[in-house]
Amino acid sequence: MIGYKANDRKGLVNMENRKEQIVNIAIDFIEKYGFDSFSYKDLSEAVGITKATLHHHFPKKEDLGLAVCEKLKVKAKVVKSKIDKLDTAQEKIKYIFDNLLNCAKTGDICPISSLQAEYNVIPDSMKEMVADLSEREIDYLSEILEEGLGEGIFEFKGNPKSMALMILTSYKGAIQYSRAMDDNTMSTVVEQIYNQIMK
Amino acid sequence: MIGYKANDRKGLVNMENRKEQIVNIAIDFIEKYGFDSFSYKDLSEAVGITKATLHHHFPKKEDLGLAVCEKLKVKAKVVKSKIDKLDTAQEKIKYIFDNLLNCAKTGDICPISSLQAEYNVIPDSMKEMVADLSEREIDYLSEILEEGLGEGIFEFKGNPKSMALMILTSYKGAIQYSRAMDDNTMSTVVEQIYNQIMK
DNA sequence: GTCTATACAAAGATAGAC
DNA sequence: GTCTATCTTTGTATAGAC
Repeated sequence: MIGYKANDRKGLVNMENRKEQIVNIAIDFIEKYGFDSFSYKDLSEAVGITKATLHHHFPKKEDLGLAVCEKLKVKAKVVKSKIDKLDTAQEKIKYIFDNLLNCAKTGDICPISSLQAEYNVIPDSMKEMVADLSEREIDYLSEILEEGLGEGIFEFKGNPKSMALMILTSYKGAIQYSRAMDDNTMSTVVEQIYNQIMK
Repeated sequence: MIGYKANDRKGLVNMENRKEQIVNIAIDFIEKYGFDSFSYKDLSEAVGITKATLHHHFPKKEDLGLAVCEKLKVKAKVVKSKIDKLDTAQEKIKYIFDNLLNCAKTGDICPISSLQAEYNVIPDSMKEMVADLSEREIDYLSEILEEGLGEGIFEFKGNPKSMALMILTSYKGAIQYSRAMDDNTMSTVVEQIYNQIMK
């Protein structure tokens, strides 16, 4: 049983519609507790509607899970398009790292990491989407690293794909570690990663 | 609901006693599904006893969880004492990395990572132990890195503690990623980490 | 779209017999 | 130490009214 009210959530100023609101709060729950560890009862209380109404919008929890994955995909695209507008790999990587550190402030873990951790207990339909999301993250970071090598601002051992993989796994792992460790764990790791790639 | 039989488990040749057997299979479940996602029913079927008997040994699931953490602590000490017997940091790091790659073959995630991911839903008593286990891992790897710097076989940017943090977070994150990605994800990351520290 | 009421299965836990 | 039986609470889900 989890206590959590809709009003706790920041950034829900422009409440689009109920379905979106439900998905957003579900993502919060996944980041905090994991997909398997929150119930429709928890969610209904957080949204401020009944369980029955939740089931009206998302008949099965799997339906909700899929909507969450779709939303994560959209969110990733939004971030990507913002970064694409930046001119240099230098600016791009700065944007990404600032963003990473910012995400970690809440003590919540990345929703994709959370779903990876529960990979063996989520429905197959969700597994596919989690796999897709995971792959896209790596590929995109890899591109930026390659760009930065071309610009001559990065320098590191190994190829961009391997480095992208190491960076993301480290970052995601760090968020989890920092839950059980002191607050500066995240910044230490992000700085250390930064050290590894900068000329 | 999870289907899993006791005989599936390798390495349970010397079944010490029932309590130990239960804890061992519980660790398997945590690695595969997470603490919250397996039930006493699942566990009882895997062990081959009834739920009531499980409750006899571990009245509450929290009791079982604590026993699991204790066991993980013992296991960590056993590995540590093996590594301590090795002469050089070179041998030690090789042992660790071989071990890391080996662990990852099963597709199960590190039990500590699993418990970190569920940090907000496990009992407080378990949180303390998970925090302790997390810290010890980092400190120990940090010592070895420092030793290797002294021997002149390692070379990297940043201090040993930061590097230890980056390595472990990356490794743990990689195990989770590799669930959703192809099989060579793990070896790519481990090799990349290795590249970062070797002279 | 939202509610009340209800069904049904699963999960955690206990009592008491052997 | 193990069992059967039972209890309670929770989780998922549906039916039907407004």
